[in-house]
Amino acid sequence: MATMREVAKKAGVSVATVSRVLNSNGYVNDETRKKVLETMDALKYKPNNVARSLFKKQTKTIGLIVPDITNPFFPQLARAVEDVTNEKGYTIILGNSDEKPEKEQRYLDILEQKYVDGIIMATNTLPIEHIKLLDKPIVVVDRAIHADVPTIVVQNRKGAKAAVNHLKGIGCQRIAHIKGPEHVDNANERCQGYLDIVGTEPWFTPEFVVDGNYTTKESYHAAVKLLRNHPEIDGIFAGNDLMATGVLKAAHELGISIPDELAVIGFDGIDMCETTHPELSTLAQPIYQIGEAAAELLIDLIEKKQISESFKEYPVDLIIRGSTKRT
Amino acid sequence: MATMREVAKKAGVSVATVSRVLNSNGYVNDETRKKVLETMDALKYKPNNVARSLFKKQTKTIGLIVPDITNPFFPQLARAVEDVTNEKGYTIILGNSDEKPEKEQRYLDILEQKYVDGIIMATNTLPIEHIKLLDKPIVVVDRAIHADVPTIVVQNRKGAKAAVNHLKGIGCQRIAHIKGPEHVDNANERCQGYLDIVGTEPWFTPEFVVDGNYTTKESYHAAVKLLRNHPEIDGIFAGNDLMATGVLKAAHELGISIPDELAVIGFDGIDMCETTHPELSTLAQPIYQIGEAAAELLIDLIEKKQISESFKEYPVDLIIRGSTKRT
DNA sequence: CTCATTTATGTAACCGGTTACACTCATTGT
DNA sequence: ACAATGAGTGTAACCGGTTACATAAATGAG
Repeated sequence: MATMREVAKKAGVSVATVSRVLNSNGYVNDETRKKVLETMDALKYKPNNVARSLFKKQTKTIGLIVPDITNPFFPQLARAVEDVTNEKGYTIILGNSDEKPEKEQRYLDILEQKYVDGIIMATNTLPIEHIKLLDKPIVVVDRAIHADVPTIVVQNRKGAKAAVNHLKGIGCQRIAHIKGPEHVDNANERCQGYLDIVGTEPWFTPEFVVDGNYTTKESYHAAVKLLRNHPEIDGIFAGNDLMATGVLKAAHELGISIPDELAVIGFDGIDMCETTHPELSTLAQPIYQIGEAAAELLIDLIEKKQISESFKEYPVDLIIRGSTKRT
Repeated sequence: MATMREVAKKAGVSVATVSRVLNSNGYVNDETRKKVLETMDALKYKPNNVARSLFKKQTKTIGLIVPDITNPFFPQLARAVEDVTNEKGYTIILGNSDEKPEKEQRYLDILEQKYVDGIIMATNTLPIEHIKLLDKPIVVVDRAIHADVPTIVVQNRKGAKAAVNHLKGIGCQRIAHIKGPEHVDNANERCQGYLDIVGTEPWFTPEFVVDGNYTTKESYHAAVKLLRNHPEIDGIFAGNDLMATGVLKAAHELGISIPDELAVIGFDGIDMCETTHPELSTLAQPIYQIGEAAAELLIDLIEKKQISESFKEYPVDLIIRGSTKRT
């Protein structure tokens, strides 16, 4: 690969001039500019971004850490982030944390050493101090962790309440909840919303709240057990859509008809909701918008623009489909 | 952020010694090492990877270009790539090409300038010359483009034949095909496999091959039209699973029962197959394995190890589920 | 006791850009 | 006619690491 000095030499100018042509700043005679550009072309010169980054202390790269890109919520988010940042000349480094603090910390360290300009985290198992320690702009998505850290989330509790109220509205008498992981705070918020509505009902028992770990498989097993032990359950609010599909599977296997014997509603609004049968009702998050907002906020932080608000909470949207549509 | 020179100064040694401690090479006295390490700790020193990359001409970063991470095939692939490369200390830069040559080229340029150590491309709309122009290791996945470029693919044609034969085997008399995009060669291969089996049947007509662009939505519309015009169709082989779910949707809407009136089989083996109703039969690719193989091959190329084979073709696995299980 | 190694450390060049500063002309205003 | 300003270009330091080479003390073999 040709370097700037080679171009300079061949064009008979100094490196400063080549740099000026490259960045179109400073004075350069039109003749000279033309000659330099031609030489660059002839040598197939491409600037070395590593060298540039070293001096400028900015890499035009941002880090995106998600729990697991395989979870259908995150590709959409990642896509939004990429679309927005790419437009402004940034590329993204992707990392999966598997919700493990060590992996998260490891990525944070790596990203810091790679001099990324900013970080978007859609996962957080780390104490705030660790986050604050790094002096790079950071935006947290999907899970609020601390007032000091810019955050984009949705109204989990409110959404959960809407979900459960919807189930009640269509006549469910015994509503259970499949809960996400204990250490994920949006899972707790959604559970709280559920409890807000039914926690004081005379029929309520803690047994109606079971763990599904945000995965289809664990939810499926949990749902099978739950529905066997409590055939009276006629409505289930799953903490996310993935778990809701697990419930659908369980019901199907147990010969429980949906939505008549059992109504099911999820949370997130991933595409998959429309491929199940019946289609899955859900509280849809504006996933793409969240990604966009996070990316825009991060870029503003990087470019030190005035930030209007560093905490944004989006509403979620109740979408009624076959799994809760009773005739 | 502290630099090496600061550490050196405070520890009363030269930068060379600090570097030697950092990389554990060369001779360093135990006392000195200890003092340097303590100083690093005290200053919270972290090496600047950009500076290191500039000198070493390697960034421990690889580029991964996919058509669209939102397509469920690719997160699994990306995950495999990340798992393998991460283990060896690499991080990945993710890019979506949307199958557009300009975007692909743009990413290739960016990655070159960012000095990535290698590239995995799961998309290709570019002429081989452009690929060959860049003197970085590259591995192409999912689509073969040229014998000279290391490639990991699956037996598309053979798999397609197996799919269609399976449909015939369960008694389908009129089998149609929803095809992927014209410019994607694995789509053409799968179509070819379909034609191999039924192209010469007396009932065959080119109208039985319709375009679904590898998306659920377009496949859905195409399938509705196809099934309306040709109610005699009793089997559909979709070029990928996403399109197969579109067919399921269409059949559902038209009141066609699956699998009895219409058997449907897809290709890829994405997770979603198990959440549809009935569950989707498919030709499963070993997606994760493919990602692993690509990543391992790329790393071998980067590290200039002896490559045993630079072209690998994996078999696909016929998985029979409800959508083709007739009683 | 001498010479060859091994151990230990420092100096300075280098990677490939960017930019502060200096310098030379050519214009322009007074 | 001369100072001030602007256009055009070059030199060299700098970003923060790595490493070739030089130097010197300690160790060991003969």
